Amino acid sequence: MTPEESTSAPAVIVGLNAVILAVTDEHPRVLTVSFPTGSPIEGGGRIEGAGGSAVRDGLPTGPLDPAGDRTLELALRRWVRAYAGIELGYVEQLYTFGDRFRDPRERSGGPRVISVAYLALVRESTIAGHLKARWRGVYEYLPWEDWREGVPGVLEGAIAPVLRQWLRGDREEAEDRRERAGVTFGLDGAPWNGERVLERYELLFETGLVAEASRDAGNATLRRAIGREMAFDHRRILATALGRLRGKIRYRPVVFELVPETFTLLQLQRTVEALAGVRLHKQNFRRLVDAGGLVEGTGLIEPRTGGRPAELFRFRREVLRERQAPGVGLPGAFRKGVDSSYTQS
Amino acid sequence: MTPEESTSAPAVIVGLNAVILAVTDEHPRVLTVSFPTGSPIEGGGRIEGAGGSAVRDGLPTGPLDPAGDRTLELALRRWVRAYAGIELGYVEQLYTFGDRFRDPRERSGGPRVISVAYLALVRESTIAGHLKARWRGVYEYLPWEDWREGVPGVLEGAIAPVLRQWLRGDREEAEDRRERAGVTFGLDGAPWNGERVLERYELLFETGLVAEASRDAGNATLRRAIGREMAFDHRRILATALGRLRGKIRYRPVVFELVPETFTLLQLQRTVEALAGVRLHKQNFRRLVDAGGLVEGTGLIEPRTGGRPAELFRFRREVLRERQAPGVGLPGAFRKGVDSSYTQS
DNA sequence: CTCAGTTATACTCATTATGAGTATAACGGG
DNA sequence: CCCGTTATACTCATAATGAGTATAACTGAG
Repeated sequence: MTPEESTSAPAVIVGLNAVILAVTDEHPRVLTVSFPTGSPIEGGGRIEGAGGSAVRDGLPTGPLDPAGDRTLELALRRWVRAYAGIELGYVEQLYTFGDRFRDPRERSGGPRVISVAYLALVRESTIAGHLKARWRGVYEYLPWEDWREGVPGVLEGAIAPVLRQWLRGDREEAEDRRERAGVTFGLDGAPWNGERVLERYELLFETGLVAEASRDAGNATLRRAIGREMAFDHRRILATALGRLRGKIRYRPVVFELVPETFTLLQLQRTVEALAGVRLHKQNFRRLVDAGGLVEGTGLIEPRTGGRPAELFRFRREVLRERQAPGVGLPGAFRKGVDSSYTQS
Repeated sequence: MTPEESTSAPAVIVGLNAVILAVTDEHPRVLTVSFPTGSPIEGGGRIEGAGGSAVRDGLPTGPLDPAGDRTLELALRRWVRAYAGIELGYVEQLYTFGDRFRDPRERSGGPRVISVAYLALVRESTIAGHLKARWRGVYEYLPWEDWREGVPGVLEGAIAPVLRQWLRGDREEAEDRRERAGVTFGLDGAPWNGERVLERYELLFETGLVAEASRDAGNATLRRAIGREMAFDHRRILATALGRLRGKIRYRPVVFELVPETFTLLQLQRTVEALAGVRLHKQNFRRLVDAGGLVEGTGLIEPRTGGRPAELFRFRREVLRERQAPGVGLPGAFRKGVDSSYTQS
């Protein structure tokens, strides 16, 4: 009854998934590879990339060498270095995905596949197309998460109507569904919480609004395929990563993993906005990071701003010792939560 | 190079670990089982408990049934129900531990053991000794984490001196070490951050201040065994759990998983204090949860308080829809961090 | 019955953080 | 030299936090 006993265990395979993120041109990007969609063998996608005709995007996936790799994280760094030529900096374990049939070949007798997913952040400059791996916009996959230009069209147009119908669909669970829709999507005047990315994706999955839902036999029929599809459960993993990063940015100085050594404050702000998916108040952002001790001026000037030249700043490491939770404080730190009125029905 | 390919994989075993926490008598408790320490086969501890002579505490550990269990979490719930008779309520995945040799039998050819650890919270009332499982105080294992009665003696007495020596031990890394000691233990006037439980445990491990350090061949000699030892890397898992819970309590109403349906505000406060390891300001705590909409009065009175009778409150679910991050806000929410002057050398 | 000890609960006040502006500076391009 | 654009310095109202003061309502000792 313990792993220490069951030496003659059934087939389980442990894999590693990497969500490698960068921000370029004010867009968050994720490193993807292509997986052939040939059935019944669905997967196969190696990091070297596409094979046959129909392909599907997916996350780089690698093995654990049980005999060689000292730790899971080192295993990840090893094969990302070997196959994508990227030396990862910031790496953090995300979540372990182990649902049955997450690899469709399990249905036809394949082994159970457990995947330990990691989040890695790389700098703009590291972005160099390599082999068959390709950078893609995170919001291509999760378009309802980008509020920088206002309420995402797909939210009002496609998601909200279906959710409202779903609310009324079940008499008994009506209250639970109302609460869930409110909390995750801010329906009915509840606040939109940028961090609940995973919960939103899962609700869309359940209500048949993402293509992945139709691949799962038992699930409701597909109403609409919102956002770009991914192989396996990789979009779920991506959603987990974005949600985690949005949360972390508030209380840990992780943004600095994504910008160059020195940067203007607007560059930094745009990077945060890209991840958070919302626009920030410029003067307050400056006050937060400058007076808050997160950055320090270098005295150097970046002249090509399109307007008045800006000072270049750098991350101030000492803040780690000075403050408990140094982060950039997204809107909503006020307890009362903003009113997202897009759904006031 | 992907899990999808390596069907003929080497031996990897996936286990599940449960950190089951409750708070009784104002002390956080963890459910433990006994593992025999017989070498060279170190482990073996089943949930039914102790075997031979020398035993070591550990966390309940169970298997994943690759063919039967639909999800990892359901697998966990299943065997905790089956072997400990506890029906888990709140469950959350913690972290996946996969370092080589975390099961010492790997050194003698045993399979690589990957453990997915979960955090579960149960109510006071659920605590009923069952089989050989036993509740133990969390701070027996991590005594430096409890600041409710002031600075823990072991910090000033045993830890700080060794850390100061460690600081000076290496010329080249001096600055890194200073930063690390400051951030994790609040040395030299840096603030103490209650959430960095894991980082503290790992620093103690590296400096040879916990018994587990001496079990690892390559590590420094044991200077002192602070806190109660655990089997395998279970104390590291426990530290992960406490740190995660302390963080979560700030922005999610998880405390309510640990108290009865109705409770007095002091009961609630003591529960939070037990987890956070610090004392809170009573009037402000009341304001936070009451005016903050986290709780609502029931009108009922609890007469046996030892003083004036208190009103019984209940969790107010609606807060989930109203606020973005409903939590109890531990001290240090102020950005400037408190000054922990215990180490002003 | 009174008083000390204990817990509950209502308020006050200073400080800090946040959200939203106003005002001015400094560049490039017509 | 005027305009659009970005940078940067301040102001102001409101909310959240930290630390008290002041009462209220019980128990038990004497």
